[in-house]
Amino acid sequence: MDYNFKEVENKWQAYWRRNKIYQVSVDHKKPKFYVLDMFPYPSGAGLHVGHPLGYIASDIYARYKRLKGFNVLHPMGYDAYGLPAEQYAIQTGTHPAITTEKNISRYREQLDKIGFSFDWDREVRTSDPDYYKWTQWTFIQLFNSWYNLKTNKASRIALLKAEFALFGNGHIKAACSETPTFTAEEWVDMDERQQQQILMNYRLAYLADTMVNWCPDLGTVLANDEVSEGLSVRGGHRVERKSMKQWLLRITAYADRLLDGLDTIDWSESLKDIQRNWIGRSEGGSMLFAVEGSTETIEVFTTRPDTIFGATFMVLAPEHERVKTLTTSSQQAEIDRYIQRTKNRSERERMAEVKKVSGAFTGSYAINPFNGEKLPVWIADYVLMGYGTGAIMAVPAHDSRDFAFARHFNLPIIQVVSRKGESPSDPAGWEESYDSKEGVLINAGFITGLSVKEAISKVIDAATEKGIGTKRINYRLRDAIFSRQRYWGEPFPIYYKDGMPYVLDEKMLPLELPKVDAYLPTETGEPPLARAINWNTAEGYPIETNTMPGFAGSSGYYLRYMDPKNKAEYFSKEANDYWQQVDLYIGGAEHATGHLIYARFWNMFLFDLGLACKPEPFQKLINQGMIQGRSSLVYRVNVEKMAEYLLWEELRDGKMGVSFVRDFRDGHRKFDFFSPEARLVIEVKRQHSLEKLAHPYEAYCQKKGYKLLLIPLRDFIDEMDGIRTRISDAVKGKPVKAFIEKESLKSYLAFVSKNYPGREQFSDPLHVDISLVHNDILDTEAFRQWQPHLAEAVFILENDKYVCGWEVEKMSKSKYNVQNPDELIDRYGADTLRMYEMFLGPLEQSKPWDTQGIEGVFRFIRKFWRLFHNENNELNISDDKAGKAELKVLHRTIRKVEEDNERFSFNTAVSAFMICVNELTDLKCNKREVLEPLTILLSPFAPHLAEEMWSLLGHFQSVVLQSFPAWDEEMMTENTFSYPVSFNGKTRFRIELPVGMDIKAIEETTLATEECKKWTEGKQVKKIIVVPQRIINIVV
RNA sequence: GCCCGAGUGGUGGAAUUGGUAGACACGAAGGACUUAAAAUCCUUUGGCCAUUGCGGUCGUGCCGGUUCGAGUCCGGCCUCGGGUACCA
Repeated sequence: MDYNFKEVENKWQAYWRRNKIYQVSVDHKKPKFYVLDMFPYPSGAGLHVGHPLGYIASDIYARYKRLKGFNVLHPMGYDAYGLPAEQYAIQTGTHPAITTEKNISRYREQLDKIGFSFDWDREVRTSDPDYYKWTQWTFIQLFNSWYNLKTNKASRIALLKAEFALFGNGHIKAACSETPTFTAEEWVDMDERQQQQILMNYRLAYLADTMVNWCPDLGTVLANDEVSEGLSVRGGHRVERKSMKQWLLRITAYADRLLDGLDTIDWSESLKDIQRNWIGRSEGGSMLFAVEGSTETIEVFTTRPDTIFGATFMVLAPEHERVKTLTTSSQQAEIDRYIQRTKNRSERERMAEVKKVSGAFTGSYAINPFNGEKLPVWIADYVLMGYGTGAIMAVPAHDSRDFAFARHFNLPIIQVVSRKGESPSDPAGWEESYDSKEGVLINAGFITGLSVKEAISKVIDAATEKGIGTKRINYRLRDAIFSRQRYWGEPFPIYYKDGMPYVLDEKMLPLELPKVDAYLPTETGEPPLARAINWNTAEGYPIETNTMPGFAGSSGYYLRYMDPKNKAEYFSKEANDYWQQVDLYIGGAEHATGHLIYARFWNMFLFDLGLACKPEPFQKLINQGMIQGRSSLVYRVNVEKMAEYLLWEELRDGKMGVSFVRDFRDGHRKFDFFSPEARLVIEVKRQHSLEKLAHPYEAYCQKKGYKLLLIPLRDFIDEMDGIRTRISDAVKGKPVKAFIEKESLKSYLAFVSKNYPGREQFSDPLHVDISLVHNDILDTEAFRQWQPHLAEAVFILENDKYVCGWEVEKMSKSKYNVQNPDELIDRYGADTLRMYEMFLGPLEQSKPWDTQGIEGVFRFIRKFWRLFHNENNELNISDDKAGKAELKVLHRTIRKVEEDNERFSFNTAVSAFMICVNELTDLKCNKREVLEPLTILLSPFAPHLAEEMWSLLGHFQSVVLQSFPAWDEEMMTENTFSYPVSFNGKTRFRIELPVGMDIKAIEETTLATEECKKWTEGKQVKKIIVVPQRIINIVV
């Protein structure tokens, strides 16, 4: 054994822990750098190789920054609340805290083995009262705040109350729910309860009746980002729309700032796009339509006011409150039927029927304010109550949904926009609506001839003047539902007095999660906390029984890491001023519309309060790609099919010298194969069937004068050559026994190697555990022992090997393709795992996990070790001065690795190390002058090996505490450059020229060479392009 | 449907600003060392043609363009992956 990674890795992990090497504290002498991984949820399954990918990258970067002289904050903790532990509690009665604790220790054990540089003294857990105290505290601040649109930031509710008492709410501009205007007198006259109800409309954390995503199977509501395609993201349970009283966070108040903030942060464009789409800002106008024969009006939101002359009908959402009053008696039955139908559909059904056009006519007509046209008012569920005003003016000519609706119900279509140079056409002949983003208005009254852009503002201006419309901005983003009907989450610091919610005094925090006798809802359908005994304040007021959602605790955890032990504050001003914000955040893109929006909102709110010093929490963010599984496949043989296939391959096209037919009928008998020339019958069956058939068949064939061969199926597996010999002998007329008594094969469970001819014809793929397969070769013995029914399996090999097929798919237990890092660490060590995960490819790209290449990294690690040792594995380091070639290798590597680290290109950095060690090995370099800086350089990637080598080099201080070596341009400069010479862009030969040579001289020297003459022969040189130290291109 | 991202050898990938396509690694084939195995080392390895050597030719999903020169830029298309979905 040359390099004993097990011993070395254990030794240094213990050393780091004992000496708290990774502990950091505020140090104003050094610049700070904050590297953070996304908060993991410790699931029962533990880590698979996909999880640590991001952790390894951030760890390398954190270690690199440390060597570069930064004071690096690199903490880790756990998002410990979560559904799986609670579901387990419901099933087994085990308290989720116990399950969570167990999972965390398993996680920690796995993390420790990989050699991360986390400062574990800063660990936080969302379920720890010392931590969730501050989650609850922040909720109180949200409750006590409102959003002032004049200052564009959050402000205290107390100030708002003072304003109300002095001036009423008329002049207040707030992000709030719909609230009637009142005067100061009216405010003062209101009783406590009425005042509280008004204030609720303003609070950033507020209680309201809302349509929620109710998941009956999980017994709780879910946020929009926890639902995908009408199913819960976790577990895939069905979700219904239901109206319930819920806590909400007024995140919509921050929509614009969340959008604008994206321009100030260094995230991938695709991630920013996802957030932009999710926030979904659209500018347009709102417009009031009068209703014929009524004083009522309908307000619509539109992004295209310019198309108002093309509006031919209106559509309201079925839940729209005006539907009742607008429906005429003759239409009542139809409207009722439609509303009933849409109500009973689940979210998923509704989505599945998107393509189906449906709706009902109310009987009323609205009036187009610009041309007085009557517009029939319909209801349809393609208009959503939750967006805009829940009503639209339908412009079928220029909107695909309106178009489909108009076609279905035979409503008129009028074109009002035409692209430049195109003449309008008859909409009756259209197959789809006309795209009108660019163009000129036609048939459009006072805006005819204007461009779309001009017309939009002209119509808004005209509507404003008439007092029937305004410019308006709408967002797709909804307020975040913050209640969960669950046990395992933060309790709300809320109690109820006269049915109105009040916050607990901050001194009462943390409000600890109570004990309950079961983790299920009560019989009356209340959340599990309703089971808690004495869940009241000291005064006897009942405490809120909902708990907070998963994103509550993870929205501000990165701030707590700055000052995790603080008893008096969320975090101290000093700590926040120093650490400021996360400089590098690494995690998966799946959090784009959840955690990453909520955390930004949370942080902006704390910024408004003056607590966080930066508005954005995560300055730079990298999404590591997903690691997909690489499944291995074996091919189970259908033996009958295989035998017929293989035999036919032998017999067809006269290969045996005579022709055969398949499925030959002779009277009422049928034989598998028959050769009329050789008068030979061949029958293929299982051994025991042949035993029964042997006598009657032999008798029959004797009578007919046929020769007979009965071939058992097992021969196709182990006696293929024997079959060939028997048939060819029979064809040649040699005497061959029709039937040979044999022991029957017990199992017909056969597996055929991937490249066996005809395999596709007679086998089916089957997943096999990847631990039984190495480099696509199946360990057949291990396979037999894998599952009891495989014990008798037989294999059809190629080149004495069983080659498996493979497929890239999601890593999952059922596909037997989950790679657990512990196994790899056991076999190759943590340093190899770390480097291999990086070597796999660019950090942000998704890639399949495949252990095939890991040997290469393992070899590199041992090769690095051998640089320091002689053939007898004795330490052998020279103090001689390094030669020019050696220094060149070193300095080139330093530069490359530094550049690659800076741009997070760790895969190419690993390559650079390999090239370096290959070259130094060739140079037989064992000079301290080279190996010392190289060891530091390598330490972020392979910290254990580096630490060991560093101590073998005679140092007593950890390599972690050293400085990153500097590279020297001069060490790398060459005097000559080998130019590729190309003709019309095709490289033909190379020429070695001095670096400083001027272009003229280069041209002349090149043209004078023999090789050049060969290529220019008979042609005229038109032009020569010389790019110094790059290429020479000759145009002929 | 819409919005992103990606297509390079048998495989993972490299080519950072338009300048030698295939670095590095795996796998495969052949060889050395060894009683043998492991480990290690050496040679070959994009396709086709030629092969005694020199070499020739095509080639970065497809079609076209810009350029002395395109994996890289532009236009059109195809395939795969991610996000989102009656958002007016």
